[in-house]
Amino acid sequence: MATFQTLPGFREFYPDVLARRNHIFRLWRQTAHTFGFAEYDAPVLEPLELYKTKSGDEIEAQLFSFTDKGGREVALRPEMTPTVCRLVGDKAATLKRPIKWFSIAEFYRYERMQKGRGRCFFQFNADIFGEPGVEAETELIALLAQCLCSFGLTEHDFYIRLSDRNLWFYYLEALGLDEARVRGVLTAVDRYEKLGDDAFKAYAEQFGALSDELKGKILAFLQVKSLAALEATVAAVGGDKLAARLSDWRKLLGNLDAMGLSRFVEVDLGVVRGLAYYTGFVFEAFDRKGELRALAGGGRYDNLVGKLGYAELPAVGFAIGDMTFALLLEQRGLMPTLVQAPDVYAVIGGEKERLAAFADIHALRASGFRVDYPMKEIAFGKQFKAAAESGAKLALIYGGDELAKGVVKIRNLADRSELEVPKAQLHATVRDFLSHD
RNA sequence: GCGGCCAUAGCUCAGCUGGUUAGAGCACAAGAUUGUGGAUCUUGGGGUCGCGGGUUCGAACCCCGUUGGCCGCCCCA
Repeated sequence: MATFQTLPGFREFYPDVLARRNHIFRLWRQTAHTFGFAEYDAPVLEPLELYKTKSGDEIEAQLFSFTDKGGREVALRPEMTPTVCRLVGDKAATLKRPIKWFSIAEFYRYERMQKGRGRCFFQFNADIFGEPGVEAETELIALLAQCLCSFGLTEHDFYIRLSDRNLWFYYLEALGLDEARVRGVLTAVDRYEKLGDDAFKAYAEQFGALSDELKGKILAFLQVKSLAALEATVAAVGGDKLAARLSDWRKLLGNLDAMGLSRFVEVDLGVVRGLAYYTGFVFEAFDRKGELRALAGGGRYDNLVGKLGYAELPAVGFAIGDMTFALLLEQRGLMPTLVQAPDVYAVIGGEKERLAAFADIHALRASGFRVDYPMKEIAFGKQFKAAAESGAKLALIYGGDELAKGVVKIRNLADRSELEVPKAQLHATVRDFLSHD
């Protein structure tokens, strides 16, 4: 057999697998609509420069990029954020605020395969543009939680870690660090969970070792796990900026509490989300057991629209990836078994009966019922077996006897009861049965 | 980019220290069965043993390479 392999990291969706994907997308989409978000889509292929401008030249190593026949440097999209910034930036002057948008789209990254990570994947992306206050974060964190809860996940299955890059900035500034050193420390903070003390090695090489006192203050901040602890730590340092920022925290946590979402949200300054375009609150969702990679991540990026050449526009957004999410649902037994079953299955005697059946089959389909029948002439016994296996609720029997009498025999496949109805009443009878079921 | 493990039918696997024509279960299809069910029985289609090379009288098995997969590191927008 000649074989063409699927490219590494790419996925093929056979019907049963696609059914699961569709189920996830359907609930995400439905949830976003209940929050008043509007759906958009955009090109899969973009100018390479779009991603270099946002993330730097090194990003190219992780992209599916090439030169097209017109000599353009292009890349398959690895994320939605720059694209949606362009969409919004182009029309910012005419869009009603706040701009609440979402998309469900496929992305491509040239990376090594791992559990929960492939070279192609889908993300649900939601963003709010034009709202500088914590109302935007409130709305997005609530949407994120609901996107997971819609599937039956609870606070025992996942949680959202909330942090703040501004707060880190103000805190480290107050401790006397300049901007370059602050970035160095944030990189270390990001890695601290994995590497422990080694996370500070890179910083020490660049700027010299931190004093014990300074490091102690950084570690204390990193380990803050509640608003109370945060207030206490900040009070020890003082400063107007920090105090003002704390009131944002109180407001955001108060909003989330009022929505009943406190049980999902944990203050955790250990999250700073690696690369640099985030400018304020950042958050990540994880499974409670800690067995999987992040389910979702997001934060505020007030400078990005401006950086891409448009008028400055505040923004907050997050994304949920489909792979880790599907793993979690399967682990928790929350992935339903989805079968595409017909409503009715026709059992057909011979050629004459088949022609009689076709009229009914097509009419029922035209009214929206799902109808299937065997394409070949096969024994009745086999047809009943096929009818049962198809998952249909009803079998319609077209045999010589029924044809002669001008009736159709309807068999309830669940309780095996049968009744004969005149052909004229078939549609109404099927409709009644299926609507009561 | 780096490391560990793995690769036999559509799926799960067996295949003895290297020895005739590579097996089983499940799944699929046909028949028993020209009017009533997920059963049973019979039969069948399916494999260049991931690919290439080497060792050997002889390789699914041993050696080298390669491709792909799983897991981890780096990265994670």
